[in-house]
Amino acid sequence: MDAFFASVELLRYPQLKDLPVVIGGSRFTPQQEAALVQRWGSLADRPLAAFERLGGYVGRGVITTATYAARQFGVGSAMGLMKAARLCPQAILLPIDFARYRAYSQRFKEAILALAPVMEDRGVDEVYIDFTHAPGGQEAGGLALAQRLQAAILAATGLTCSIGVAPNKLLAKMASEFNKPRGIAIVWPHDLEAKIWPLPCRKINGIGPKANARLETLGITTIGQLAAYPAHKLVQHFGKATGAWLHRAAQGLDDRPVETHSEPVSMSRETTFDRDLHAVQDKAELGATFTWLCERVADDLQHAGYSGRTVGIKLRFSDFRSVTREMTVDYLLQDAATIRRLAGLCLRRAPLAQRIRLLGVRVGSLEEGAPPPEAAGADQPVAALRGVTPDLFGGL
DNA sequence: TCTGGGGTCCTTTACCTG
DNA sequence: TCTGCAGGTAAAGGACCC
Repeated sequence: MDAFFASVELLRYPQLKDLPVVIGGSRFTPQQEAALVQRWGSLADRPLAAFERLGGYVGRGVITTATYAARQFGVGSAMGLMKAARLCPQAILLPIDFARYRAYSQRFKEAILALAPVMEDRGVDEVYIDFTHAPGGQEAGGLALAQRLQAAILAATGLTCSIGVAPNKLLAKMASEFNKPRGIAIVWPHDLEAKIWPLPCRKINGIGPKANARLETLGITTIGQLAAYPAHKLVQHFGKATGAWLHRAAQGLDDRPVETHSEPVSMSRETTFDRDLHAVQDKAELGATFTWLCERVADDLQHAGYSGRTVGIKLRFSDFRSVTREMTVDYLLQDAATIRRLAGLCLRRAPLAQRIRLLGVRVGSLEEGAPPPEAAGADQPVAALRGVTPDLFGGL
């Protein structure tokens, strides 16, 4: 036994557990928020009854999470709020409060690090931990340490979590689901046949709806069936890398180490408009948002201390199809003006006949640190193209 | 009737070069 | 000069996760 996986459910709001509550949608607009703060002092002080009912909701958000009382009506994560409003109009809609989740997340991780320092960050509410050298990590198959962790997390956050302990990350992640929301599950290598193979393939972290559908066409629905399927046929259907990975995953094999450190690869900002915008008729609004997104990405880069050499854009159209365009330059950048200029060039190569639902800006090929000073004026690849056509969305 | 935002990673395709 | 091929790389798309 040398790895284990812990998961904390996003803000459980213990006092809400019997009420149909969904959390999601976009944050309030600054104006709405200002009005509410004026009325209640702070959003956190607002009585529950004062929050919106989901019924009649008009907007484009999706549900981030829902209480079990709300799930009984068929609403759940990733569902559109409009649809949820029809299924459960009486549900209470709470806005997302990222600042608060981040604060809890930090306390959660600090509590773990104090007991088990080899930890991999997997987002706000999940981590992998290497039990090998942590005190108590080998006692009773890891049970001793798992119990200590749960107690420490509860003390630090008031939140419960479920923990899976297994020989590797793949199995530990599956084990963590066995006793939700607050249990501990230990999976031994010899448990593979009895506990893992009967599960649907979807339970493997990395098999999503598409891969699952393709497996089903091969008559494979459980992990056991996947394990029994000839490896060379999986390679035929899914390619060399994926085929081999599927085969190994079904045998419960995974040798990825717990990564305690990771460097960001890209930073991006994107936004979905309240209504689909037209490149010509809504040029002003698009241009302003485009520039704003570039400024946000530049801010993010500067605050995190990174610069990059690839700039890209993303468009999603009214029919939900999306396209991306990107370009790589031979110098590092992190300022809004350069990002805006390069993103504008990408935009020229994108089709703009259809109405636009979403606009995004991304900077990739990141390196730590600010660009060297002489790079500030480095715009050779851009200079050649500058002035060819007026920039789309204006505002250059 | 719909489908957020911020990421990572993999596969496919297009293009360049020898 | 044309064609085929192989390898490398950048761009585009898409699957997946939290």
